[in-house]
Amino acid sequence: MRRPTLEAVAARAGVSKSSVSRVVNGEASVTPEIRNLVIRAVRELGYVPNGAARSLATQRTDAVAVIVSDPPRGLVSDDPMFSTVVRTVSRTLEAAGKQVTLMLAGSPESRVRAEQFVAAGHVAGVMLVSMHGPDPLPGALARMGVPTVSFGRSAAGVPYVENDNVGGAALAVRHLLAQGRRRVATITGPLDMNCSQDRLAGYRETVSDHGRRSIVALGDFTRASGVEGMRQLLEDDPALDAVFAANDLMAIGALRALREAGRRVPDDVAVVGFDDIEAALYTAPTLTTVRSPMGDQAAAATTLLLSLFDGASGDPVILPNELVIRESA
Amino acid sequence: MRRPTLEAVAARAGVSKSSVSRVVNGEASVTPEIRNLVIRAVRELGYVPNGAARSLATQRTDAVAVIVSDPPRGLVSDDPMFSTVVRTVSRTLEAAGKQVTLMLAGSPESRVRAEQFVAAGHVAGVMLVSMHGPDPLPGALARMGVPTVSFGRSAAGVPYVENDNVGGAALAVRHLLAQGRRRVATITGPLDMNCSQDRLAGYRETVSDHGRRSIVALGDFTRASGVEGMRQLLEDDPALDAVFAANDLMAIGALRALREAGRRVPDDVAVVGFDDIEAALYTAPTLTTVRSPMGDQAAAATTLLLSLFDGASGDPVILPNELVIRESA
DNA sequence: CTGAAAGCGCTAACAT
DNA sequence: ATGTTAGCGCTTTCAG
Repeated sequence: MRRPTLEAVAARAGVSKSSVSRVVNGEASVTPEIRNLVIRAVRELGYVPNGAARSLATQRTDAVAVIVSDPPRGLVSDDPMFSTVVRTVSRTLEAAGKQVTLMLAGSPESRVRAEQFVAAGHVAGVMLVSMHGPDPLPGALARMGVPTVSFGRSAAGVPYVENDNVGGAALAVRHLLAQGRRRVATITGPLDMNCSQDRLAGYRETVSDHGRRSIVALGDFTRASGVEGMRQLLEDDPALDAVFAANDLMAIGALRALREAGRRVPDDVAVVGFDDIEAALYTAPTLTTVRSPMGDQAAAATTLLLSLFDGASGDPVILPNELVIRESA
Repeated sequence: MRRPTLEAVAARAGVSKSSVSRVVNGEASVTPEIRNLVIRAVRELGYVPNGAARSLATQRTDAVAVIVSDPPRGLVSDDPMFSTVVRTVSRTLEAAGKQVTLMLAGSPESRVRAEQFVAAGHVAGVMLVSMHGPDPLPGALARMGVPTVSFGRSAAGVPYVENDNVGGAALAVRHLLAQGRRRVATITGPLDMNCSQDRLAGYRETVSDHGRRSIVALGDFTRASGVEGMRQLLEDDPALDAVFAANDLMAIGALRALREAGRRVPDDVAVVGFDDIEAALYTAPTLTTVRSPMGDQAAAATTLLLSLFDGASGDPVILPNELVIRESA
């Protein structure tokens, strides 16, 4: 009841194990005659090489870990980021012949687990989708010497891919200011993430350059926190006339809070988001937002990781953003 | 520069490999003395067992494949289903000490790849997130005898978990009818999915039971198809006063189309969705929907898979739905 | 170009 | 309770 081994194929084909191995691994130096014999035996037996044995013998593996080390925000966390990133990374990695091992490393225990797993030599590299500042994982991975790329800048010296968060925020705020808005507030992401800090920095710089003051509410990138943040802001400064949400999900929450507060958008209060997720196209009114193509970032990150396998240096990649104006709708 | 082996640990501790193996695997029959010796050596050397060698020796593996065999709908597919399901399944599986290997099997080639991978004995079981009818994967997996659970009913005799799609649709339609709506239309999911067919069946039965006729537009579960479908329906029957979208994403699209067509919701046209995704809470007006908790389904599916490992029979699980009314907002 | 043989690191009988 | 030994299935020198 066990699956056929290379040895069985060899016996069947009447050749040596080595020859079978050579054929299976596509080595050139094999007579067409033997090759055919082997191919037939493989087919007849339905032979599939045993990966464990192979990677034990070669000391190599074609597996790559995708470690998502953010704690799930809420139980039914349906963050489009996760979907887009994991999907794109997987697809790209698979196209390069790699197996994807997905690990959720939200809790300390699972982080240890992930670390052990990588330490065990199970994977050839790691794609880290972790953007919390105090995460110990990037450092640990760097120390182990495993090729690693971080999706979003992280503390340790791990190669990363991100978008121009500071510039993107500036884009958003300048747009608001150019419309004649005078009191531009912001709802931030969780401040232990670099991208949140950068977006906040871009906001602050820009408003202050224009002689305006910052009006800030803390959020955590969820829709619910967008609602909360917006309510807070309206309370703090009822006269505000614009808000820059550090991501679209919070912008969607802000829209709801504004609706509930009876403010018209964009007449009374203009709203700009960040990310350009698909959902931003379906709000009423549709959202002006900063496009930071997550799919492109994910693809770039994967490419970077693959280049690391070939001994590349792993220079960070920073993708530009653009403003997508949709207020007309 | 290579990682320490069990043999190195044995040497360091001055005991045999077997003893080290026993300690590492937590077997009871080891003197505390030896155990301590080993534990110290393990720590000093930073030993982590080599998984390939282990699974080669034991003929077992702790990996489980999560195969998502639906083609990504569109490039920036941000389906909340994917996120919720993959996340929940991973978390549950990891909690049970399993490694998750994620495979996207949208194309025929990748499907072959996935099949080979499973055939190679890399995984102890498969969680299939594939709900397209003509998918050959469930059958292939069943034939290979690998413990498999399907998220959503599938063709072959694979154990599955799903929700009561027919009943859920009936719930939605009865709600609409009870409100006095007379022309209740529907936008379906892709009809090569069982759940789409079931929801359509539930819709048809219910409207016909009430002496009304069906008004159907085909969709594919995307927001864009919701917009399209709604436009189509308005064209086909301008007098319709209600629509049941087979999922929330399409309901969101329908809302937009209605807005663009100048119809008021729910005054002119009532809309009911399906799934109760988080986004449904943020539309204007908020959506009445059929709650089919995907997280629960995913958890149940994983539990089912784990029970299969213990020799359980794998009876299908069908979760009930409930109507969530939110029209007041 | 092909085959024989020696491992890769670990587990599991089997002795002791 | 501990150690010895024989593989698990594959790759990879090394002879031939």
